[in-house]
Amino acid sequence: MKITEYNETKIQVALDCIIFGFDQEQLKLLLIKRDFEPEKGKWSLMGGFLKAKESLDEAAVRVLHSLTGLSHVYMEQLSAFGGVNRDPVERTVSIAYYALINIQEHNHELSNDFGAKWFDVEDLPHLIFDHMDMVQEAISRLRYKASVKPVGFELLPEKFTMRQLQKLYEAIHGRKIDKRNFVKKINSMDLLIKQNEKDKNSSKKGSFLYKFDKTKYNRKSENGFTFGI
Amino acid sequence: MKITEYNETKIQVALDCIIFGFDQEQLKLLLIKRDFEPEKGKWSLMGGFLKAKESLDEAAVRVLHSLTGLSHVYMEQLSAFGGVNRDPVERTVSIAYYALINIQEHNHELSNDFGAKWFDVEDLPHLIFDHMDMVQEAISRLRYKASVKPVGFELLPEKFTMRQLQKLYEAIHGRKIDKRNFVKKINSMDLLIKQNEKDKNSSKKGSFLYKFDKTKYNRKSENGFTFGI
DNA sequence: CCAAAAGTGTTTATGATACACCCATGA
DNA sequence: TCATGGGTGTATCATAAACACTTTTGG
Repeated sequence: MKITEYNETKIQVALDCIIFGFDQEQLKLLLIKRDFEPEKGKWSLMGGFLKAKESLDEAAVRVLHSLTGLSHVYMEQLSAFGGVNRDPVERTVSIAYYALINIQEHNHELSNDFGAKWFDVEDLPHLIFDHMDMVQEAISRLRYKASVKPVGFELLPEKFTMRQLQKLYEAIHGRKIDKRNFVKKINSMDLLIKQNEKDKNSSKKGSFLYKFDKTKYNRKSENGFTFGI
Repeated sequence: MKITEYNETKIQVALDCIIFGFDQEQLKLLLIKRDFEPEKGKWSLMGGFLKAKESLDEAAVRVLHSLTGLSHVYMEQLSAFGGVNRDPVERTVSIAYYALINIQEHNHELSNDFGAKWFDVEDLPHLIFDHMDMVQEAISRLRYKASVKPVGFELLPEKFTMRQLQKLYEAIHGRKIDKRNFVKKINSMDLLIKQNEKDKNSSKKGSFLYKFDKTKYNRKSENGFTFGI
């Protein structure tokens, strides 16, 4: 069979967002209690439908904003999910996106009008449709991405301690890391700016705060440097 | 804005296949001369539209088969492309897939009724729409995938020489590899079965043929082994 | 003064890279 | 016999991993 003309089958296209956060100990996902049928009252990813005049990326940003109030966050497409019966009501192809949120600095935007709640990724409730598959794929993508690009910083406050950074990577990869080796590795990349302040929340001694130097990272990237943790 | 009900905007969903082959020297892409408007007569990826009762994966297999005659080949989803004006005729979201073809063993299936032609990836013609973006993404995905999973073997005949395997990886990664180091690395994974035959096409001495041992790979994978080149 | 987390170097092991010669064969 | 590609090992270098003690300070 040859395709010789445009065909008339149109399908509903949805977007679903896997929203990651980090609470200084664990990787978290932001889920919402679905308030329409089917599966009303069940936990779900943030989702919505694609409109005729917006790109997928624009739609993902809109959906995220409309359901959480969040904007200006890191988002990236994961992939498309298109099983025939994934949505029992109507054939729907869903494009999954994942977002990385700095919980501390965005929590005020995140009004709880929406019934959204953070869950530990290790302890998720039952999710509707194929959302758990999306989550699995998102975690595996995040693991890869965070090890080759500095996206992890999106999950931290602007200023963070070495210990927070290490705990973040431990949470993402699901294993302990030796702190001396970790600090050595981070320092060898020379991408952090040490602040003259300490965070005293986690110890009496206090630990130095750092910022990620994005400008330096971009400059180094152009010269063949590749991030790696 | 809260989403409270299913919405009526439906959109045409397409599939496009980036088909990789390897001719013992270069990575190739199979392209087709588009025989319908718009852009009739221009080179294009293999594409088609999603039907109501097939999954994305099924549709990709069908599209590939209908345009090339190929079946039972390695295929994997890349991602969705959804710019508003990517198709000038009608709003279309396209899900890109890439396929890995063993040219030698599939060339007989690949009837040339379809006007398909192999192009060197380093020397592609102008492609319609955003197909070049899809190709770029596919190459970069293939580089990653081939370095962490044994998908490269999909591009080779069942029996192949070390030299062919090396040239394949050189083509995928776009750089020369030292043959002693390459052989050492391959042998250290212990995944190939040396045949008692030689391929005499490329030299008078002839070079030994090998098969990839998929069973052994699966067994080792279950025990924590990870492929890596 | 002591509990709790911060900070810091060295040694060892492993894997990556660089490098050159002999072999087999058909023409 | 010689031109062509096939096959092989060792030494060096770089990165990763293992590992333990001292410092600071608020309570």
